[in-house]
Parts: sequence; C-alpha cells; structure tokens
Amino acid sequence: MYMSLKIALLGILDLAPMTGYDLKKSIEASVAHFWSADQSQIYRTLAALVADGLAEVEVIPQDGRPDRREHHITPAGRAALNDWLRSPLEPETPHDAFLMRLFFVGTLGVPATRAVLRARRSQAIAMLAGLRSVAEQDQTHREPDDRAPDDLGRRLRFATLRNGILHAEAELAWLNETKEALG
Amino acid sequence: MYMSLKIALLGILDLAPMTGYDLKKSIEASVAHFWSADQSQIYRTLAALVADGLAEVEVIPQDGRPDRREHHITPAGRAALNDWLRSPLEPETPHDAFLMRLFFVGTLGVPATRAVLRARRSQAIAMLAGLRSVAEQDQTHREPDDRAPDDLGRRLRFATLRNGILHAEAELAWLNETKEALG
DNA sequence: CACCTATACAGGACTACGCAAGTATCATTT
DNA sequence: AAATGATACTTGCGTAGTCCTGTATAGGTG
Repeated sequence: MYMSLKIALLGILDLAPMTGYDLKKSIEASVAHFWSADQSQIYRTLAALVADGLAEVEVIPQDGRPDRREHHITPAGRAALNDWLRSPLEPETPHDAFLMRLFFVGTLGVPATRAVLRARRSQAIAMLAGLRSVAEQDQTHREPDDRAPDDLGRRLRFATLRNGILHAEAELAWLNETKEALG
Repeated sequence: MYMSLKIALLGILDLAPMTGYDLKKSIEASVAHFWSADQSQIYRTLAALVADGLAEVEVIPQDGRPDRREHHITPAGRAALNDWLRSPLEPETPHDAFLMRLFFVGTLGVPATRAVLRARRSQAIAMLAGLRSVAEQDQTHREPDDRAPDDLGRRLRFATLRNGILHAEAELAWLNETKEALG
C-alpha cells in the first residue's frame, strides 16, 4: 500500500512527461484494472513528488486553456522508482468486503446467502468480460514481429491483465463449488 | 471498503458480547485471512458504534485488571448489520501493489522481473500453506453429524477459506504461465 | 442561446487506517 | 529480583484516500 500512488505516477512519468490531468486519464486507460486514484489525490501526490525532488514542473503556456503544468521525472525520481521496484514486497494485509459479507450473512438464512452469491457472480462475469475485451484489443494492436526494446514491458502489461482474468475465473469456479456446498 | 470494520465488529458482537481487546483477538483468529485491523482502530470504531447507538457498553469491574468494557450489540446495531448484509455490493476499486510493480519493472530488465515473480511465488506458497492448515483444522474440529442451527454459518466460514485457497492456486498457475511467457 | 464536455488545477471536509507510545496491574518465567 | 507477557484501554501523529465545490475557457450540440 505504502507509496504506491507515488510509484504509479513516477512509473507513468518515466514513460512520458505529462500533466496531472493526463495522468488521471493515463491511469484510467492503462492500470485501472489494478489501481485507481481520485483526481485530487493525484494532484496532491504530484505536489508531494515535486516537494521531494522526484519530479519537476515545466509550465507550458496555452491560450484559452489553463497552462499545462507538465511534470517530468528527475534522476532522483528514477532512482526512487527503481529502488522501490527492487525492494522486498511487504505482504499486503487483505481487506475483502465481500468475504466479510459472506462470513456474516449466514444468520439471515439460505435465501439471503444465495442472493449475496448471485450478486457476486454477476460482478465476476462482468469483470471477466471487461478484462477479456481489453486483453483482446491488446493482442490485436500488437505488431506481429515485435522486436521493439519495450517488448518485455508489453508482455508484463499483458500479464497483469491475465492475472485479473485467471482470478476472475477462479472466483467463478469457487462460486460454483460454494453453490453446490449449500445444497 | 466503507463501513467494513464497523460491520466486522457488529458481526462479531452479534455472536457474543466482548471487549475491544477480545475483538482484536477474535479478528486475528477468525477473519484474518480477509480482514485485519489495528488495535487503536478497533477501539476508535467501537466508540463510534456506541456513539451511533449500534452498541452499548457494560462495565464489569475486575480486581487487579482494568474493568472490562464489554460491548453488546443493540437492536439498532443488529438492524444496521442486516441492512448492510442485504445492501448491494459496491464493486471495489482494486489496489494491488504487486501488479503495479510488475507493470513497471520491465524497464529494469528480465533478471529483475524474474526476481519480482520469484518473490511473489514464495508469498503465494506460504499463503496457500497457511490457508490449507487452517482449513484442515476446521474440517477436523467439525462434528461429524452436525445439525446445529449454525451449520450454515460454519459452511460459509469454511467457504471464505476455500476462496483464499482457490485464489492462491490461481496465482500460482498464473505465475507458471507468466514465467513461460518470458521465455 | 443554453447546456454539456473537455482541458487544467486547487482546496476544504471528512473517513479510514496504521504506528508508536503511554497507563496500569497481575502472573509467570528466567 | 528483574524481565516478559497477558489483560485492557487511550492518545497523538502522520498517511492515504474520497467526495464535493470552485475557477477558468474553448468548442460543440440541441
């Protein structure tokens, strides 16, 4: 959890300098399946990066529109990013509201329990469909004979999608198993 | 995310009245695989429940030790719990620091990427072993001919463990697939 | 012409949470 | 005799995050 939005911003700024506004859109377009951030939180975190010397602002005047405050990653920022990427992963403490619901819903009886499981099933199916369509586009837009230097990065971005897909499938398998176990 | 610790506390207090201290231990013993909470956060949230009329305190003097401030769920608390259990599940916005790491680690090259995946593998194996041992104890301690009124609750508590196990297995399967994909 | 959307940012109010330390006493262990 | 661990709760500090509102202006749509 710690520092993760800072890292997300540094990681994206490492690919290209951009404004807070651009970052918000970039997050929605590329890492939304495993991370999300509020607009105001992005601006605040960006200000923190600048304060820490990890990013710098280049003001680009525009007419009509507000100035672009384009943020560039600094060498210190790149070092902080790389340090974090190589640091040990702290095992995350789980917070799963759905499992909590299931844990306690038994007192309301079998019909209420089934309703909770059905709702989860709908969500899992929607999630799976969303991930699959993004993954297909990813496969389609890919050059057939890609020997580009960012080939590793592309494979890894695809792998994060596959992760979501396999977990969504596991969730559906678990839902079937659990439905059976309720008789 | 919202209200979930309140719900966890109400859910546990619905089974038996207890102190904040007891709640901390109860959470560690029963829902730790999908929820965790800091001690001070438990006390704060408990105070909020009392302020909202969802729980009441019964002070039980003890000699030597501090008084037990035993918290009991109120009818309003039970109603709030049941309302939440029947409310629609808000789809959770994901925050997965590991996938973020993987997404950006490509710039550091294949060896650093493999290191990240290996670390994840160790964690997944440890997680799986932990869940399996809890699940086995659960199976063993269970009465063979259980027709108790809380049979549904017991099955659901077991189902939350199975959920964790299936996801840990899915994670390992994904790790194997991803390792292959890196060549 | 009114409304909506996009671009671009700022700031307050609030919730949730974790870490750390402090207060107090008894029982057990070294 | 001193350290530790269990019971039981409190307080302060800092981080991370959301929601909502406000400030501008340009361009397109009904």
